[in-house]
Amino acid sequence: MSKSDEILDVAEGFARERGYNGFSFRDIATKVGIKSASVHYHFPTKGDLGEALARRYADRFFSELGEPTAVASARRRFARYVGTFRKALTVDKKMCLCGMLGAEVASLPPAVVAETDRFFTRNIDWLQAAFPGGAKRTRRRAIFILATLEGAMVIARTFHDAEAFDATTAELASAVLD
Amino acid sequence: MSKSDEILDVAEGFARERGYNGFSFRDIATKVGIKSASVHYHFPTKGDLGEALARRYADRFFSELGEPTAVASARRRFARYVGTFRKALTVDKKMCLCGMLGAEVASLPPAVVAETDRFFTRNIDWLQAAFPGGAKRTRRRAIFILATLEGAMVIARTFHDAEAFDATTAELASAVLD
DNA sequence: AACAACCTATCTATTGATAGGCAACAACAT
DNA sequence: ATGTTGTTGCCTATCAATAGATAGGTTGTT
Repeated sequence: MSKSDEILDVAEGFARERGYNGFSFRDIATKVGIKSASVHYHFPTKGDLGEALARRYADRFFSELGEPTAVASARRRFARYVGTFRKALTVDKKMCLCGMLGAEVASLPPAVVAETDRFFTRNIDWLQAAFPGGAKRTRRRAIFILATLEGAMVIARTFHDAEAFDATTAELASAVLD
Repeated sequence: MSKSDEILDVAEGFARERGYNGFSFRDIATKVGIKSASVHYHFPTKGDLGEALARRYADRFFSELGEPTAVASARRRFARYVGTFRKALTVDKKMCLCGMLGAEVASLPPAVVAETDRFFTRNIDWLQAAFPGGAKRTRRRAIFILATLEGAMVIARTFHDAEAFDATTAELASAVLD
C-alpha cells in the first residue's frame, strides 16, 4: 500500500473518531511512522487532506453499496443501505465520516464542505432511485432515511450501544417499507 | 447578566457552530471582551466549561420543552418536541449542542460525555412519557425520533436548507403518529 | 481582613506550514 | 557502460501562531 493511502487510512480513522478539528498532521505522521513534513508532501494543506478523505470515503461507500437497482425488492435495497451504515458503525467502530463532517460543517474549509455536501446528495440520489414514486415525496423520504441513519450513529456511539442503531433502523424500516 | 453567563453564551455559540475542538479559551475571551485567564477563573479547565455548557443546554432545552403531559394529544406533543429542535436550527441557526458533542464523543473529557449521554437519556425519557405504549416498542420509537431529529439537523445545516429538516420531520410525523 | 473578579505576564506543548537537503531511481544522451 | 538530469519521497530544522493552563498582582466590595 502506498504511503499516501496509509496516510488517508490513518487520517480517516482519526477524523471519524475525533472530528476534523480533533487531529493533527503530527498525529497522522506518528501513527504512519513518518514525519509531519512528509504528510504535507502528499497533502499540502489540511483542507487538501480533508477533501481527499471525504472523496475517497464517498467513493468507497458507493462502491460497497452497489447500484440501487442491483437487488430487486425494496426490502432488500433497504437492508443493503442500512447494512452499509451499520458496518461503518460496528466493524470500523466509528462515525460515518461525512456525518461527522456535516456536524462540523461551519468550521471546515470550503472544499471539504463541498465533498460532504456531495456525499449527502449522492445518498439522496441513490435512495430516490432505490425507492421510486412521486418525485417530491420520494425526495422527502430519501432525506428522511439519510438523516435518521446519521443520527442513529451519533446516538449509538454516545451510548456505546449498537442496539440503539438497530432499534432506530427497525422503526425506520416499518415506516418506509410498510 | 453575569460574566459567567456571558462566557457560557459565547462558548455555546462556538461549540454549536464549530464543535468542542473548534474553539479556544482565547476565542471566547476575545468575544466576551476579557482575557483568557479570566475564563479560566470561572471554568478552570476546558472540561469544566464543556460540562457546564452541556448541563445548561440540557436544562434550558427541557425547560423550554415543558412536561410531556402538558399538552393532551400525541400530535401536539410531537409538534412541541419537533418545534424545540427546529427553533435551535432556524432561530439560533446552529446545531443542537449535544448532537455536536455526540458526534465528537470519542474526543471529549469524561464529564462532557456524561452530560451528553444524560441529555439523550432525558430526551428518550420525555418521548417515552409523551408517546406511551408497550415498554420496548416505546423505547425504540423514542430513540428513533431523537436520532432522526439530530440527523436532520446535520443534513439541513450541510445543505444550508431548513426545508431538509422539515421534510424529515414531516415524514417522521406520519411514521410515528399514523 | 477577606473575598471575588478581573488583570498582566508567562509557561510548555502543539498547531499547520515552509525551506532546503539527500538518497533512490528512471530517462536519456554520449 | 557512463555520466547527466530530473523526479519522487522522504528527511532535518525551523517558523509564527495558538493551545490550555498557571502564578501572582490589582481593584473593588463586603
